[in-house]
Amino acid sequence: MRNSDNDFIFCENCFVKENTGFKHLGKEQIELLNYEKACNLYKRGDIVYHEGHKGGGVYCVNKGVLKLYKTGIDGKEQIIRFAKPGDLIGFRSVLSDESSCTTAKVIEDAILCFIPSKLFVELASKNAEFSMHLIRLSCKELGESNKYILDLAQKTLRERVAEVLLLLFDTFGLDEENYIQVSLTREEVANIVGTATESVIRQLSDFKKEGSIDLKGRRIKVLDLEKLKKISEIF
Amino acid sequence: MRNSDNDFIFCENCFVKENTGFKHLGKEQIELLNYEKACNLYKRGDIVYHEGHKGGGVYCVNKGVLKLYKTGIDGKEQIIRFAKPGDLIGFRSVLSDESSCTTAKVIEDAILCFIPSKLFVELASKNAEFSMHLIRLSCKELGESNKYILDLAQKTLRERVAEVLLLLFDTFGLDEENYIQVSLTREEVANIVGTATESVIRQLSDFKKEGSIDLKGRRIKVLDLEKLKKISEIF
DNA sequence: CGGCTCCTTGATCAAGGTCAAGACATGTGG
DNA sequence: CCACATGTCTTGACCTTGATCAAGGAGCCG
Repeated sequence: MRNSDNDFIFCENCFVKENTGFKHLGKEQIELLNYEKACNLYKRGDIVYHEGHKGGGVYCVNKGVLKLYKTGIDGKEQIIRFAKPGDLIGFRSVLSDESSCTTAKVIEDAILCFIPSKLFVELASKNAEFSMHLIRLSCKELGESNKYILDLAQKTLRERVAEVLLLLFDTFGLDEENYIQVSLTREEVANIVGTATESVIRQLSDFKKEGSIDLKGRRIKVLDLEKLKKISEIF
Repeated sequence: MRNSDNDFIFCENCFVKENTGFKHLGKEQIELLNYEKACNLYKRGDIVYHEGHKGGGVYCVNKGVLKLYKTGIDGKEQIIRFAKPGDLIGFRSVLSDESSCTTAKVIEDAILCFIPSKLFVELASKNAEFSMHLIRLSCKELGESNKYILDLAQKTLRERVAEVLLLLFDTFGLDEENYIQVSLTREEVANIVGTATESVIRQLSDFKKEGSIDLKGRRIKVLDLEKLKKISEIF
C-alpha cells in the first residue's frame, strides 16, 4: 500500500488542483502543503479510514474512485457518496473535530494525498478564500444529504433506483459504448438506494424490459434518460 | 408580522450570543451587525422562508421554535431539523450560494434577527474564528443528516419513532411535569420519522402500553428513557 | 474441473401505507 | 348556551410494497 516515492505528486503541477480549494492557496502555502503531504497508492478494497475513528487528516483524491459508507444493521452498508479525482475526503470530521461518520473504501485503484489535520486546519484558518471554499463544499454536501433524506422517506423503490442511475450517470459519465463508467456490484447499488440486493436486481430488469436501460454484466447503459428523469423526479 | 421597534435586540447584550458564532466577532463587527440586522416578531404558522427561494440572508433565533422541512409528494413535509434560541437558520443556502433547500415555519411564536447575506458573508470571510465556527456548524449538521440517511434506509418504524422521541427529549428538554417541552401534532411527528400519521399514532400507543411513555393530548412524557435508547440504538 | 463470488428468479410473508369511520376538542355565529 | 363546522386523534380493515428465504445459473480463477 505504501508507495510514496513512486507516486509522489507535486502540488504545484497537480492537475486536480483547479477543482479543489487548493487553488486558493498562495505559493508559500502550496510549498508547505507539498512538503507535508504524503501520496500513496491504494488498491481496490483498501480501507482508507474507518467510521468512528479520529482521522488525523484529510485525503485529496488524485486518481481512482472510493465509496464513503456508514455501517448499519448486520454490517449492511449505506453508501453516502462517492469520491473521485479532485474530491476531498475526511474533511468533515477534521473540521468539526468529531470522529469520522463514514468508512472510506477504494473501489478503483487510487492515488490519495494525505494532509495532516493540523496543517489542514491551519491553512483553512489562515486563508479566507480557502475556508470559504470549504464552507461552500460542506454546505453543498449538506444540501445533497438533506435531499436524500426526503427521497428515502417518501419515494418508492422504483423512483429511487431511477434516481441513483442518474446520480451514477452524472458522477461517472459514459464510456465509449455509452455505458456508465463505473463498476459496482448489485449489492453496492442496493446500498446506495437503501434496499435489498434482490429488489435492485428486479427493478433493473424491469427498467431493461421497459427499454430504459440495457445491462451487460455490471455495466449499465442508459437508453432513455428522459424516462428515468421522469420516473425519479416526481416532485 | 413586522414589529421591529418593539422587539429590537442589542447584539451587545443578546443572551443567545454566547451560543452562536457571533461571540467571535470583534466590537466593531458587532456594532455593524447591530446596525444592519432587523429583528422581527413571528407568530405560529408564519413562514420565514420558502424552499427553492434565494434567501437574501440569515436568521438568528432569539426566541421561539421553528421547523425546517422539505416538501415532497402531495405536499407531504419531511422535517429535517428544528431551530430554537441560539440557532442560526438559512446559512446553508447563503454560504453555498444556492437556493434554500428547506422551508422554515414557526411552531412557537418567535423573535428572529435577520442578517443580510452580504454582511454575513463579509463577516465570515474577514473573521477566521467566525468562519471556522460556521464550518464546524455545517459539518456537524452534515454528520447528523448522514446519520439520518442510514436510519431511514435501515431502521424499522419502531426504532425510528423511539429515536425521534429521544431527539425531541434532547432538543426541547422536559417541563415541570416531565413532559417533553414541545407541542407537535401527530402529523408533525410523522414528518420527522418519515412515515404516515396513523403509523406514528399506533407506535406511540404501543410504547404507552409497554410503559415506556405516557400521553396526554399532544404532550409526551418519557417514563423509561433507557428502554427507548435500547430500542433505537440497534447498532 | 471444482470452488469461489456474484447474479437472477420464484415463492412467501410481514411491515407499514392507505382508506374509511368515528371520537374528541375547539372555535364560531346565531 | 346550543348547533354546527373544523381540525386533530384514534382505531379497524385491507392491501401493496418490498424484505426475506431458497435455489439455481453464470462467470472467473487457481
